[in-house]
Amino acid sequence: MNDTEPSAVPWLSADEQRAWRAFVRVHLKLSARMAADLQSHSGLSSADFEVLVAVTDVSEGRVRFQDLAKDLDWEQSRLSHQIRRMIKRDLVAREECEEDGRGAYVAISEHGRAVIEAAAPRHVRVVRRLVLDGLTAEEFAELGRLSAKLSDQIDRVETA
Amino acid sequence: MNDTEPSAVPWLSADEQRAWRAFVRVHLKLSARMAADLQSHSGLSSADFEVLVAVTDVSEGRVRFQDLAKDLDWEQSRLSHQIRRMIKRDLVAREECEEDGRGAYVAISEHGRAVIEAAAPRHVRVVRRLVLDGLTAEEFAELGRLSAKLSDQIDRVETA
DNA sequence: CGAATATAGATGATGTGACAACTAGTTCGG
DNA sequence: CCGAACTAGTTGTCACATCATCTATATTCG
Repeated sequence: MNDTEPSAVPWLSADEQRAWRAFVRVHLKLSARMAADLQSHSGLSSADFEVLVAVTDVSEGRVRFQDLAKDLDWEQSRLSHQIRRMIKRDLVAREECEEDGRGAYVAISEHGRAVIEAAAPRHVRVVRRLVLDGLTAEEFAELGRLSAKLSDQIDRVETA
Repeated sequence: MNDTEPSAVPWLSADEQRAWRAFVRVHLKLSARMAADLQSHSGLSSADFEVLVAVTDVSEGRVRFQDLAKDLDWEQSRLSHQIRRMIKRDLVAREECEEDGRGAYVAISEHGRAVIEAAAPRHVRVVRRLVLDGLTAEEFAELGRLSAKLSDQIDRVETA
């Protein structure tokens, strides 16, 4: 496994590989756990939850598709499919846009607001138990800092 | 962000929230980027890639479904569907199991081996450019350490 | 042995996500 | 104002994930 040839691309060292795998794994585990908890206790998928949070985040209680897609960093078509499904469950409603005939708003429904308000406290509790309680405040801050740095790096680098 | 209704939902402190969001976001970005790169340059999905890596990782070039599912931490049915699709594309083959009439092996195909060997170097390059190059060695090691610690925490905590 | 039970894996239904093609409304250059 | 280019959002298709259910073989135990 000691491939010290001067090839164009050095493989990862054992330590690097361990770190990389741990990094990948923790996200998979975490998102699986949180999604399962959310689903079983609130009947919401992670996607549902994200949408509801984003829509309730604005005071008007409704957002243009465009803006919502940008907030969530989702493709428009994904959002469109997602909203269609959420409308069927009366979590949000679609409202026509007066200023632009092409446009539309996604608006929180009464039921949707009730659901997200019921779900949020538990969600926070789960985040605390799974993540914050496992690290010191300094470690968690450092994790955030490294994540942000990495995020910038990813935005900066072209891979095409 | 506008906070017209602050009290209904106990959220995280502003710093905690920033860290948490950065942590979640970086995973989403990273997996999206890597999946897109893999797909466009090798014609493989992340799932395909994982399977091929796992199968070529063993010297025999074939693994029992059970063991593979365990390695990948996948549900059996997910693996079954995935392998069916991969067989259709001649990336792997199914081999009967002599010792256990119920069992089966997933075996790497010639074509599958060629594909994964062609894909791997670029994959490593992308990991380096997106992740390793953005952090110092110490930072990366710390990220790995924190990830592992978090992973343990997640395994330890019940959320049911 | 032979019935109950456990195990390996497959399958069908359903919901989700990415991508490309599409429709309809808007803007802009002439 | 008219048509070309642009923009907002929708839709179809296929890959993927989960769940419940199903088949066939193995094992266990009376």
